[in-house]
Amino acid sequence: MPALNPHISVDCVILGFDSKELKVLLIEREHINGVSPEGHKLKLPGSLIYKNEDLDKSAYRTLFELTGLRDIFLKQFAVFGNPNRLSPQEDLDWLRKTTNNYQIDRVVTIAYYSLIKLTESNRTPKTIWYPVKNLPDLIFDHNQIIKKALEILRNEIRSKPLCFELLPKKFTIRQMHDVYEAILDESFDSRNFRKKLKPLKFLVPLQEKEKGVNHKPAQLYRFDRKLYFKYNKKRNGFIL
Amino acid sequence: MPALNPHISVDCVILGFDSKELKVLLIEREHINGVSPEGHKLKLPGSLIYKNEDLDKSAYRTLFELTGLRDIFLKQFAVFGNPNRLSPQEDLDWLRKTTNNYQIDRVVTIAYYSLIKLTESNRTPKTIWYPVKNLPDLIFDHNQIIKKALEILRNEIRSKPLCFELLPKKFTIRQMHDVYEAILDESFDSRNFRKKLKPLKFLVPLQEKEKGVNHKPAQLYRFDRKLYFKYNKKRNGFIL
DNA sequence: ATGCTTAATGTGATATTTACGCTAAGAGAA
DNA sequence: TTCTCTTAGCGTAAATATCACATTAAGCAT
Repeated sequence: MPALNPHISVDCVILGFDSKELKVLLIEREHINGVSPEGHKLKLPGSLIYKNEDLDKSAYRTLFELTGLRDIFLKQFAVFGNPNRLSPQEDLDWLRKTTNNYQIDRVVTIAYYSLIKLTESNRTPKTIWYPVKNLPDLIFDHNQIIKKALEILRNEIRSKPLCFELLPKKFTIRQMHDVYEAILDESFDSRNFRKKLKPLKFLVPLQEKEKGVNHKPAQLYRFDRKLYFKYNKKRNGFIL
Repeated sequence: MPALNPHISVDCVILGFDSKELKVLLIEREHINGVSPEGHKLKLPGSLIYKNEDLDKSAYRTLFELTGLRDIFLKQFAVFGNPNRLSPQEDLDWLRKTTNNYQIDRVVTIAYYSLIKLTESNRTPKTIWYPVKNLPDLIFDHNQIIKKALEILRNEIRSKPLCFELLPKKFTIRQMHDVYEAILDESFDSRNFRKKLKPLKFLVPLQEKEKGVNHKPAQLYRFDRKLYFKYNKKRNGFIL
């Protein structure tokens, strides 16, 4: 195993949508190196980077090692570098134990976020999915990191094609509608919502309809990433 | 002098507006510790942080030490952590010389930007103000850092009250107009521009007009930060 | 007074937003 | 079959915002 850089870490805020509400991926701090901690606190998946590791790579690696998740996009969104962020003392003690060859004084963490759809395959044994409303007290400044991630997500999703990360390949307008309402915590008139989507050429209707519902089946669409980039070069986005 | 953290640095992209065009603050790399370099490359003001220093504090300190500038807002906007960013070798050699007690392998830098009005008092002996169009080759990945800063600035200035950082306390609509045209590199119809500003209650007209111009003097306004936050809580911004 | 320059308001055509009403299509119950 | 329930999906009218352009106003210089 390569040497760790004792000053820099990555943390991942993985937000999952189970077609109802937004949840965040947490893990138990026990899970690092099997060292048993004093409490039962939860934390974001994250860890120190290796000495010569690219930051993005480190985030992907860490996420995979701690949760088994891979092939999801991760976006760097902020840095947390307050010299006192590794508090309370109890949390710092735990960190020192789990990395006992290194002298840990202060760690600057690069935070990443991602959005995924919550399916059975995401619910690996190590993962705990917690609704973002009413989170428990997490280790270090992880509550604050999640808060910031949500702020940024809510801004970005209005003008960037993030919602398609949360939807199946084939989706209905209704599903898009639900995604926006859940994330922005705001309600939209479904008729006007549809009207806004009408002109978006990158929403391609399929020759296929919803099945197995006890009401009028909805048209299925797919997101065409190429068309998106073609039509959205300038102002870089649509606005909801 | 406190010990440096050899893994983490801050860099500041200070953008200055001289009522005509946008310039960026550069310094000569000679200026650190008086070590003379092989070339004459320019760089952004920035340096390694101290072991136990807050990141934001470090950015303010560095900027002051290298340029004499203080009391300007600085905003963290990105992190650059590619393991190869300290290239070419010549640049890395220079860095090692200027910090000769430390083993420098790879440095993650936290980048900050700011916007100020370019006045005589900003033009200290150490500062070089370079138009952002057509920059020379800078040290390390500093060209890339500036590019990213501009991208983010152009996005943010549309919906956040950044332009007031560039304007005097008392300003005219015309001056605001010029700021937006210079930064976004786009022209706006002055009549429609005014119309957009009309409903903004945080632009407070003063009992005072422009003086000493050989044409109709314009109304002076001030920016009321309190009113801004009061009326812009929700969607957090106006859109230009 | 005359002209020069920029300030500031106005107007009408066109597009977008908003708040609704209404019909359509399928499933399941009676 | 027909009725009912549920969500899909289209339409319409009023209010708002956008865009391209014209005109008048206020000061200085001559």
